[in-house]
Amino acid sequence: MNMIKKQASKPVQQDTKQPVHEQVYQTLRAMILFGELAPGQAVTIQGLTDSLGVGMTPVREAIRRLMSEGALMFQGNRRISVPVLTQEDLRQVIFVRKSIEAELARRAAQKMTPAAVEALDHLDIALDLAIETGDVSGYLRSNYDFHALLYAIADAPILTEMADRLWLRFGPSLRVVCGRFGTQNLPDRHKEMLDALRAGDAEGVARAMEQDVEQGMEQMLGVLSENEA
Amino acid sequence: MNMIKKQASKPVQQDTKQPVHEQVYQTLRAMILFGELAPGQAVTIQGLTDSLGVGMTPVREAIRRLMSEGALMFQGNRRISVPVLTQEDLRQVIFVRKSIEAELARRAAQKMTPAAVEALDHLDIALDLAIETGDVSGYLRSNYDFHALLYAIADAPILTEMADRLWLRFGPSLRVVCGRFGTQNLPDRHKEMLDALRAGDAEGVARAMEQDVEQGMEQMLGVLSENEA
DNA sequence: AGGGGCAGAATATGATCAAATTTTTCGGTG
DNA sequence: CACCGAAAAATTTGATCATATTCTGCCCCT
Repeated sequence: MNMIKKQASKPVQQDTKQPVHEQVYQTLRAMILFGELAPGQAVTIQGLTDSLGVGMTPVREAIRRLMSEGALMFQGNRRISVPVLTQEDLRQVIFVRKSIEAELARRAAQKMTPAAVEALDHLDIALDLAIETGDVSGYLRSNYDFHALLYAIADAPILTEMADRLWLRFGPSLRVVCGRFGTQNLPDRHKEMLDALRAGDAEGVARAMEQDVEQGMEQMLGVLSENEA
Repeated sequence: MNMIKKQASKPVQQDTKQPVHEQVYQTLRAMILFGELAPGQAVTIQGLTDSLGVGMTPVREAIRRLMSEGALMFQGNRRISVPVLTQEDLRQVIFVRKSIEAELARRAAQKMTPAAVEALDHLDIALDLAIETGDVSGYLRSNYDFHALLYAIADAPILTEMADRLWLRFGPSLRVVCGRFGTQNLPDRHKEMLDALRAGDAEGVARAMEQDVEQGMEQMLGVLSENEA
């Protein structure tokens, strides 16, 4: 029964113009995406109001939103927790992710600029560094940032939102996988993607992305199958 | 002090076990899906608390949830409204919908039972009736029900949730299209689907679904192009 | 072991404050 | 004298919180 315990040391009070419920949402989202909340971990509204030092209304709104996105799950009796991804769940995620991310990559390729390639390259370098130093948290962040930038370039809000939502679903489990096996064994196809981008080969980018997704996700599947067995 | 009675024009039914915010969500969802709210129409939190006769917290939660699903949109400074789908938006919806619904149909085909085919058949008959009688609302409902039952049979929660979300996006515009051109011109591929289901031809079902989606969506695209031009 | 009470957490409401939009008013100008 | 526009007041709406109420699970007592 491990609940979040953080003293009021984290007053969300960052920026004036952003609503509190938005700040709470962003905070929780990052915690889920980058592994501060493990699969199966329970959260309580009151716990969050206490630890974040805000009223319960904003917390409720943020939690509803995250539940709607599949990042949190309502476990029957008023209990809310981070969902535990089953193999079957992950297979569904893989299917959609391959389809959507490939399309996003394709669109991004068509709108690519030299500056954007440069920026992606920088993110990929940061990612490689995180892998080498075994910085799991940095790896998760950089990897997400790489994809997120590609989404932004693709300029397809609906596709991007759906892709982002999928990250929230497998994020916590990805963290677990990295924690168990380190970052070394998670190769990516970013280099191929960048090459294809520079060559203006949209289909090549899409293919590289599909392989990138497939590779990473299948690896997760493997780990999940161990745990479920 | 407060002797002004609330005048609930549409009181939410006290269906015992369901939380109020859930009831509000379902109510609004249906209103959006089946065309009681038009694209571009604005909603206010206070207006809803008054008309539904509930407090504002549940309304807020329901609205956040719907905004997160793309069914409502935050229009800059304090206005929340049903989004107006652009052609570009719809193209993105089409892409994902073809992919996801085809997969759902494929999975449903593999889990199909005679009873389920029967149920689908009934829904399709109701749909045909709605088309013949020009019952737009009934058409929208039956069409959705047909797909929703297929989702349920497919037993793939994550895919189903994504598909459902897409309905919320194009639902209001679909209503507008039907309102302008009647139900006659909206043919579907449900008969082909049912035939393929009876034949146990999963790929055939998937193909029929993809065509069904494509056909309906392209028709919407055509109407949107008129309106945007 | 089973039932009843107790603690706590979640739901829902109303109140309060702030921001924004709308309305009203007033002054200047054609 | 009518009209336009700007500024200020008023109303509306949204955000947040504190509080009451209900439901759940747990613990203790018989």
